[in-house]
Amino acid sequence: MPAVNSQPRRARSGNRRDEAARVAVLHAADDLLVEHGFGALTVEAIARRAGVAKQTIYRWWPSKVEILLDTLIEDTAKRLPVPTELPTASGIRAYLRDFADFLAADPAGKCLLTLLAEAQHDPGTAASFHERYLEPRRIAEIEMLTRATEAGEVSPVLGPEATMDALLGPIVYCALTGVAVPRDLVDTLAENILRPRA
Amino acid sequence: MPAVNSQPRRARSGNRRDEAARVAVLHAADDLLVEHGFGALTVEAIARRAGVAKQTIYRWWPSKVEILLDTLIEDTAKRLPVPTELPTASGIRAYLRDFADFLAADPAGKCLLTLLAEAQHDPGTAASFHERYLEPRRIAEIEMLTRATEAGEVSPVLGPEATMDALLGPIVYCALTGVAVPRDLVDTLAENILRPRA
Amino acid sequence: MPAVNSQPRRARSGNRRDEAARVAVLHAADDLLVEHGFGALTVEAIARRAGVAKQTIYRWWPSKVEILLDTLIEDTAKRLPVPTELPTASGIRAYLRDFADFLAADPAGKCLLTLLAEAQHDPGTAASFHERYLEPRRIAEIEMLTRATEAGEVSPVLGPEATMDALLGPIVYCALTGVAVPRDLVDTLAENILRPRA
Amino acid sequence: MPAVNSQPRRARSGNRRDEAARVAVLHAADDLLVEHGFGALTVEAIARRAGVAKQTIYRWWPSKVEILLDTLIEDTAKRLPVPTELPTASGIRAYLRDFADFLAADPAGKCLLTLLAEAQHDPGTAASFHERYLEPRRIAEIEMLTRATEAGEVSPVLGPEATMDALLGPIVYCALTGVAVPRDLVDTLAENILRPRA
DNA sequence: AGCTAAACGAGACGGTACGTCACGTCTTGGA
DNA sequence: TCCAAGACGTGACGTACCGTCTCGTTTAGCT
Repeated sequence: MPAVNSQPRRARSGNRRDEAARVAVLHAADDLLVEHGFGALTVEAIARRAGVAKQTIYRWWPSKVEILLDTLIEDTAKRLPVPTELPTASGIRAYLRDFADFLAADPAGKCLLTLLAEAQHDPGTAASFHERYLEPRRIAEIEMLTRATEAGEVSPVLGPEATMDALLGPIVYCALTGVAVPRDLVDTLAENILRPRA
Repeated sequence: MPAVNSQPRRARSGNRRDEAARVAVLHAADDLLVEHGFGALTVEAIARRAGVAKQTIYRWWPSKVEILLDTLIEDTAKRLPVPTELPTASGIRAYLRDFADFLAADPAGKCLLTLLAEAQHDPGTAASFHERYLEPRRIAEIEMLTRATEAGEVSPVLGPEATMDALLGPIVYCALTGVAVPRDLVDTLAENILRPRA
Repeated sequence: MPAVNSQPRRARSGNRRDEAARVAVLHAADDLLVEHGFGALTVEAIARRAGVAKQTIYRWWPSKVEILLDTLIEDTAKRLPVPTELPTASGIRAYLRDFADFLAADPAGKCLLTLLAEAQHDPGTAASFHERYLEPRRIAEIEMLTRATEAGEVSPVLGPEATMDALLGPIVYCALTGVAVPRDLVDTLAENILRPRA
Repeated sequence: MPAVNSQPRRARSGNRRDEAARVAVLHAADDLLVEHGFGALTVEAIARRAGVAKQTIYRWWPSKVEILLDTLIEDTAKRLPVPTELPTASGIRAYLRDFADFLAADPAGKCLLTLLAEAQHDPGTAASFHERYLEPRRIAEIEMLTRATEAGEVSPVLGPEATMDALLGPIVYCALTGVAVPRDLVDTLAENILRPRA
C-alpha cells in the first residue's frame, strides 16, 4: 500500500529518498509480522505487500530486522515513553504496568519480543538491537530510577541496573512464555524491590 | 564372541531405530548451535555433521527444534534437576544460582535460550516447548515451592506461579540481553520475594 | 494381492521360493504400469501393491525392468505366438494383424512399448530386452519367413531381416506415436513387400 | 568499450532473459545425454554443467524433456529440413537416407529417440513431443508427398499418412533396436511404396 | 522331534535428485 | 539519482525412491 493519498499513482521521488516507500515498508513489515508471524516476514513478501522493489529495501536497510527495529523505535517513542521528568513512585509503577500492556497487546510489543528472540539467533541483530533500542531505553530508565531515589520517592534494595532487571525481567519472561502478567505481580514487585515512600 | 564393539564399524540397526544415529544427531545439533550459531543449524548441516542421511532426521523428528528440545530435556535432567525432596530455603537459592550458571555457561543453556527465542517465531515450536519442557519443569518447581512453604522454610509474598516468574524472570532476562547475572541479584530477590525463615 | 485362497494368511514358503509372491509381483507391476503409467512403477509401489517386502523383489529380480520382461515373455508366449509350422501367406498376414492389435489393445502391448522405450535410456535394459525377448522372437520370425519363402508362399523383395523390419517397423512406429494402425497399411505392406503367391 | 566479451565473466542479463544461459543449458543437456546417457540427465547435472542455477532452468522449462525438445527442434531445423519446394522422387529418397543417418549418427538423433522413448512413459511428454515436433514435421512431409504425387514424380500405393509411416517406421524401428539401417532397405521401400516415375 | 538354512514381512539406513522458496546481487529502463 | 521489475547464482527446504542392511518369524528338509 504505497499510495498515501487519492492520486492513482504515487508521486515519484526522482533522486531523493521516497518517504512513501519508507513508511510503506515499515507498515508492511509490521502488518506481516502481526498477521502471519515471523515465518511470513520475508524480504520478498514485504516488498510485494509494500508495492516496492526488493532493491529499494536492500538500498536502505541492511536486513529485515533493521526494518522491525525502525518500526519499534518509532512506535515506542510514541506509545511507551520513559517518564524522566520528576518521576514518582506511582509514575514508575504506571510505567511498569504500561510496559506489561505494551508487550501483551500492542503490535509493537510483538515486534519487541520478535527482535529479542532474533537477537538470540544472530549476533548482528543482537548488536543493533542493543545499540539502537535496549541501551538508550536502559539509560533513560536508570536516570528515571536515580532521580526518584535521590528525591526520596523510592529506596530500592538493589543497584539501579539490577533493580530494572528485577522489575522488567518477570514482565518480559511472562510475555515470552505466553503467560498474562498477573495483576498483583507488578505491584508486589514494585513494593518489595523499589520500597516506595508511602 | 562376547565383545560387541570389536569392529570400528557401527553396528547397524536392522529394522529397529539406530540409537547411534539418534545420539549423533543430538550431538551434532548441539555442537553446531554452540559453535556456529542458530543460522548454521540447518537440517542438512546436522545430517552432514552427524554422518547421517537427511531422511533419517525427518523420519524421527518433525523439525530441527524438536532435536534441540530432545537435547535440552536430556541435558536438563542430568545437569539441572529440580530439587523436590524436602526443599529448604538455601536449596531453592542454590537452584536459582545453578539455573543462572546453566544459562550463562552450559551449552544446553544456549539451547534453552534458542528454543525460547524460536518459540516467539513459530506457534508449533511454542506449543512443543511448553508442553515438553516448560510445563513439566514448572509443575516440579511449584511443588518444590509449595512444600517449602508448607514446611515453613519460606513465606513468599506472591502466589507460587507469580513467585517463580518473579525469581526466574530476571535471570532469563539477563541471559537474553547478554548481561551477566549480578552476584547479589539472585540472593536479594530470594530474600525479598521468598522471605526465608532464618 | 498375495493371497490366492480364502485363508486370511498366505501359506508361507519356508526356505523355497514363494510362487505366490512371484506372480503377485508380476501382476502388481503390470497393473501399476497400465493403471498409472511408468512413472508410478517404482519398486516400493510394486512391493506395496503385491504385499511383498522390497527385499523379496531385489532377491529375485535385478531391476524393475526385468519384472516387466518376465511379464512380457509369459504373456507373449500365450497371446502372440509366432506361427512356425507350415506358414502361409495369409498366416503371416494374420500374425502382423495380431501384432498390431496386441500393441494397441493388450496390457502386455504397453509392456512391450515401455521396454522398448526404457531400452533407449539404459544399455543394461537394452541388452536384456534384446537377449531375452527381441532376439528369440526375431529368430522365430526369420524361420517363419524362410519356410514360407521356400514353400513358395511368398517371394519377398528384401532379405528376411530387412523384410521383418519393413513389416514390423511401421506397426511399431504407429503404436509409439499413438496412431491407430490403418486397416489397409498392414495388408498393402504385405502385398508389396512379401509379394504372396495368390 | 565496444567489446562485449573482453572479460571472461559472462555479461549478466539484468531483467531480461539471459541468452547465454539458455544456450548453455541446451548444450549441457545434449552433451550429457550423448556422453553419459539419459540416466545422467538430471536437472541438477544440467545446471552444474551449464554453470547455471537450478532455478534458472525451472524458470524457463517445465521439465527436462522440454529442454531436449528445444534442442531437437533447433537442431532438426538446421540439419534435417523437410524439402518442400518442388520435391522429386530422388529428393524424397535423399530425405529418407538423411533421416536414417541423422538417427544413427547425429547427437540430435539420439535426442529424438530419447524423446520418443520418454513419450511412452509420460503423457505430458507425449503431448509436447507431438505438438511441437512430430505434428509440424508430419504436416511438412505430407505436403512434400502430396506435391510430388501431383507432379507425377511418385504414385504411392497408400495414402500420404500411411505412406510416411511405411517409409519412416522401418528406419525408426531399426534405430530403436540398435540395428544399422541396411543400405538397400530405404531404396527398396521407396521403390515399392512410392513407385517413382523413372 | 529337534535343528539348520533359506525366504519372507517389515522397515531403518546412507544416499541422490526432485521441485520450491527466499536470499542478496545485478541490470534495464522509466521518471 | 531513485525507483519498479525481475533474472540471476546460491543454498536449504521437505519428499520420494533407490538399493543395502539387519531383524525376527515361518517353514522345508535333514539329522
